[in-house]
Amino acid sequence: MEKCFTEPKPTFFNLPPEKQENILAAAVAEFAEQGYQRASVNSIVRRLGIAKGSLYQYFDNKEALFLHVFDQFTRKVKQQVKKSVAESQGHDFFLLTREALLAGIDFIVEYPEFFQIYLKVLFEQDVPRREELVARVRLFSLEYFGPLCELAKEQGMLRQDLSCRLVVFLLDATLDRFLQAYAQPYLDGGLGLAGMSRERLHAEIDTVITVLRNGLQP
Amino acid sequence: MEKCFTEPKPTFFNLPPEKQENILAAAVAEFAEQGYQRASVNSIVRRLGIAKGSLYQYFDNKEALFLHVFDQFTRKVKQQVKKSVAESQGHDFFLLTREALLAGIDFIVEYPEFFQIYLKVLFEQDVPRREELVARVRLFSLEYFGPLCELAKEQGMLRQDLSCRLVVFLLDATLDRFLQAYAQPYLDGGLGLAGMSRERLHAEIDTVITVLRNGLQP
DNA sequence: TTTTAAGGTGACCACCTGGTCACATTATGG
DNA sequence: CCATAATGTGACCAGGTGGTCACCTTAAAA
Repeated sequence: MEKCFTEPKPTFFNLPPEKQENILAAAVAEFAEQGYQRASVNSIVRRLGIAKGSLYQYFDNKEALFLHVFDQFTRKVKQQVKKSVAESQGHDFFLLTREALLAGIDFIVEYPEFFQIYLKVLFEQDVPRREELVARVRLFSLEYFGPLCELAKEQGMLRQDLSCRLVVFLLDATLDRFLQAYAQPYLDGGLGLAGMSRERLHAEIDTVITVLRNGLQP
Repeated sequence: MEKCFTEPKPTFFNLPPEKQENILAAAVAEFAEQGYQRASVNSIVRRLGIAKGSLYQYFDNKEALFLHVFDQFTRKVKQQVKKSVAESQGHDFFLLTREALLAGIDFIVEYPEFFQIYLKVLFEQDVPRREELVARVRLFSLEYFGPLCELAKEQGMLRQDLSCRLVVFLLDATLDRFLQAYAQPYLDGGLGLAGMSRERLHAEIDTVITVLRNGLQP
């Protein structure tokens, strides 16, 4: 049985919480700006003003530090999903989709660096356990929309000739791109989502949802 | 006026065409696998079995080599777009969209490494002139769909309350994600586009186009 | 106060990077 | 056959990387 290097060393948890948070913040900032490969341990300790040896007393290596950061990210996602689900009881399928999109926007606003890290992981390679990490996040989407979609189909809210897999794919594609465009302005093809007022943004979202509704309903 | 380092040195074009192609191929492979930053000049010359000094006689630096590679990519894209436009005279808006999607699939099949490079450029930073390069490619999409969309709207094929920018955004999002899922299987959420037979793939495409049609038509 | 353990440090290591340059090799043309 | 120019070469450079470890400081226990 090999050692796994996934978790911080015990010394990390002995640190006063404020210091733990500082370290996490510095690592998050570095990984968000540089991605995994280009992120530099030297740069992280420089940000923190601590010695490199110290950091290696908290984490076995760069990979363990990164995995810890990503763990915190998925924790936040889980939280947000739970909150969103709780708040939107009783909505129909497309209103739920709308809520999911809004929740995504909120997440980006609140944790822009985590979202940057996620985007980098999506398209970088040689990120340790990339597929597992990506899957871990996407699962939220699949697990959320999958059953909802089955239900919606039974209730006749979706065209019967559309497979649920395709519906989920289309929803996921649209929502994901919307969020990516929001976070990376050069992806939005002149739509200007990033600089938009909250009201205009909501209006655009409503239009998108309407298009989806018309496209997917019987 | 600074020097620009964009083009290969004249020595490169003095090389026998076969050698030029070898060099290009090695560079393409390396950039496709590693992205810009992680791509290693050492690795490229190792692939080629030539001395590093030689490569630096053909190109001023890594950046110039990369820009040359990307130039070749945009040339191919331009070609493909032209071909696709020529072949699909007389189709309506949504059939043209279908053609564009098929053309994209063909491109990925024919030049998978170029597409990988493009995806990497999209999400890597500190790629030299990234925004310019991305814009250069996306312009094809905007210039292609923009006017088409205006026309379709005048002809009453699109809901009047949808702005052309939003329509282009939605088309672009769906098509782009479809292509990304095709090239990067872990993005397709279990749809399994990558391993699909050409017929099943076309069937999925037709379904997607139908959804778009229902969503966007009056 | 002394002993012992934990936490903190930064010089150092091997390795890799993009880029250079004095030199060797080859081709050209007089 | 020689002179000249063009092409090819790889040891070398400065600078960066992730990671180590003998040493120092601090704090708690005895």
